Amino acid sequence: MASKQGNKADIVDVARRAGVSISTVSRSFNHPNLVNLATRKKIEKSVKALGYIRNRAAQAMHGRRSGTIGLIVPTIDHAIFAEVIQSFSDAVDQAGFTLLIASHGFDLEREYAVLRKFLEHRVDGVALIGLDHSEPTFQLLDQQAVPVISIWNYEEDSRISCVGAANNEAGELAARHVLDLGHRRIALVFPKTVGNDRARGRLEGALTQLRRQQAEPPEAWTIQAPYNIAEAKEACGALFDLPERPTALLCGNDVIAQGAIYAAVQRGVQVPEDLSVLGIGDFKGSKEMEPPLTTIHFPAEEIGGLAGREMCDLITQSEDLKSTGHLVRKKCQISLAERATCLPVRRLR
Amino acid sequence: MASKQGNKADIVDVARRAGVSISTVSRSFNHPNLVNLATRKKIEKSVKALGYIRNRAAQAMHGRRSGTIGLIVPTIDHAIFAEVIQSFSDAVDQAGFTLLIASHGFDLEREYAVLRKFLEHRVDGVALIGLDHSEPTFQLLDQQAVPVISIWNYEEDSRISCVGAANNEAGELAARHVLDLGHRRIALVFPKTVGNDRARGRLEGALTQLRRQQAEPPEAWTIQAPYNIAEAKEACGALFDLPERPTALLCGNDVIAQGAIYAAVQRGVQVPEDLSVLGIGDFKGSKEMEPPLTTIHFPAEEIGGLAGREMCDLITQSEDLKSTGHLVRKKCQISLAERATCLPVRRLR
DNA sequence: AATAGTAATGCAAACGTTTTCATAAAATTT
DNA sequence: AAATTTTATGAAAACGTTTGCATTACTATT
Repeated sequence: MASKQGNKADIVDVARRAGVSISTVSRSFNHPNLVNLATRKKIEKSVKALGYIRNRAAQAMHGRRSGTIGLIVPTIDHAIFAEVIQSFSDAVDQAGFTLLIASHGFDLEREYAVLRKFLEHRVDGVALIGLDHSEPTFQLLDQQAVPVISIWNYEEDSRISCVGAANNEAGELAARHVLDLGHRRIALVFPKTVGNDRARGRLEGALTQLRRQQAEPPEAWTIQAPYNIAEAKEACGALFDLPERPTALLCGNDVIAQGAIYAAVQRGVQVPEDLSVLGIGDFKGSKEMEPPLTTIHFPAEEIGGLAGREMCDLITQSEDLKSTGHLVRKKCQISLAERATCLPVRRLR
Repeated sequence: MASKQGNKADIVDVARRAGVSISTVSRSFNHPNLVNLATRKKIEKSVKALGYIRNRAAQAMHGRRSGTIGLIVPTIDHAIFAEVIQSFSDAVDQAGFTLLIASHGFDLEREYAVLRKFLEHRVDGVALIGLDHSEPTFQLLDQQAVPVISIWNYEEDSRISCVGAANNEAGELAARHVLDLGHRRIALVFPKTVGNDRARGRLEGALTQLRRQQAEPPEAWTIQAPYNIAEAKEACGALFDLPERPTALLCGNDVIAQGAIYAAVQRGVQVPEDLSVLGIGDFKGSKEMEPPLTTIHFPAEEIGGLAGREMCDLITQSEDLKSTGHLVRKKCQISLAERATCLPVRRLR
């Protein structure tokens, strides 16, 4: 009955029903103070009656912002990313933006493709995880001059704005802790570092610190494990079966640490009495494990929230055409979460 | 130099540079077979040179689809939602859609607000978690006639299309298993059920089955615990301190089960020797716990993937204006994952 | 060689908004 | 009471595309 067929209501329909022009209707949404209260009421009534919903796509065409922010992550299904995504989402939501999310499964070519797709949708800004991206990605970002921010990693010479923690510091802090506890026979269990700047930074930091104190582990004691409790357990099991056992295990992340502890339990190696285990990341649940995991805490929620707010700021600024070019970098503090899986080294048997 | 100032390239710019009309450019994107190969090449070159990126917003204005799907979840930061989101995302991605995600923090009014926002962006379809939604939400969905699908729960008389598992069946299956093992003194630990149809379904299913076999737990043995290991641990601790202890614990989800096990360990109660613990959900990590958790497996990945594909189908169909009105419902099979936390009941001491 | 098809292109009218400019009416000042 | 300012509105031109229709230039068909 109202308007054309089953089709949705138009701003024209709203205007007609309210007996005003479309300009007035549009104004009543965007600059309500410019339109008479009575008229506004009429329009409102018409909107309600017609079930009218504004069309952002049409708005976006006027050089106005689309009101969307694109977030590209390696995967959503990771304790740590999920947390950061959630807080980022909350932050941009609060500022009225809508979030587009896509994952690339750790494939930088797919990341590039997703970025293009997002740009087609004219996102007002783009957020990426980490600082490892393909050259075409950087170039596209640059060329399109879209506000961009990297989440999770901090680097003082980053190519794009970033909000995050310094992974190498995390590695250093971790190494320092076990060294402080008197350990010298320290093994390293880390994920693959290619295309994973987080793991790389942590490993480098740890190694730097260990070398500094002449405690670099032998070849056989630096092993690789995937991000996966079961496989980590297996990888660590092999380590424990070696003739000589380390007194401390420094793990690249809490998942690996968890696997390591299980592997130890399985072999009757007591944690922390016989073996200290240190994680990095402080994943949800690490605190509640038995025994609670000693680890390096990353303030995921803080990082996500800060990044979200920073992203919104970047967008608003870029509209004002102010500050072009200069990057913003925020370093979030990591900290040692001392719990129950590390003990001072025991006298050698 | 090229075109106007720092502004981004236009389809007009592309056309001018390629020496053709904008219609031809547009056609070369949308119906390449209608334009001469040589012309297409020229256009392609022009696109590259100008760094042109198509504007979906402008396309969307032509009644074309926006190419976006909106997914509204209670929270992203949940092992189980993260998994389902990931597989849903992968599925719609594969079909070329872009995903909008928002979370409402279990607040159905915010859910409604997010839905409105998504509709403003003219999403081609909407996916919701669960079947509990506010009346305005249902009405809006109905009125706007937007393809919609509910993920995670299956109900044969659902008000909207759904892809998921039957929570009451999960509860029943769980109860049946502990009963089959000979347990009769069974305690229930569940999350709050208001506004949480998942928990409600499971609890009802479990109770039904227990009653059916005259094993309904006493008041004191059906307790509430939040979705949180630490608090669940505490809640269960209180249960264990009661004079009489159950022989089996049926938990509303794996997080609670994990907390329960920790609470037991803390008190020297052996799982599964002294106490069987059964979870529901089969979260990532449940398999790798020590001891591995016996639980009801929910095929999260399957549900998400199926829902994603179904969503895309719904959108394509609705465009063909075919099948209006009829809902699609898909039930995904749950199953018992027998691991190490349940044993046949021991003779009473 | 005339005719009918087909292929390739351009013109111009949509699409649903916002916004600039012009105008009319009302309120304020002189 | 005239002149000025303010307030409220409408007409029409954008915005960046797609697409129906018209036109031109070929390619087959007779």
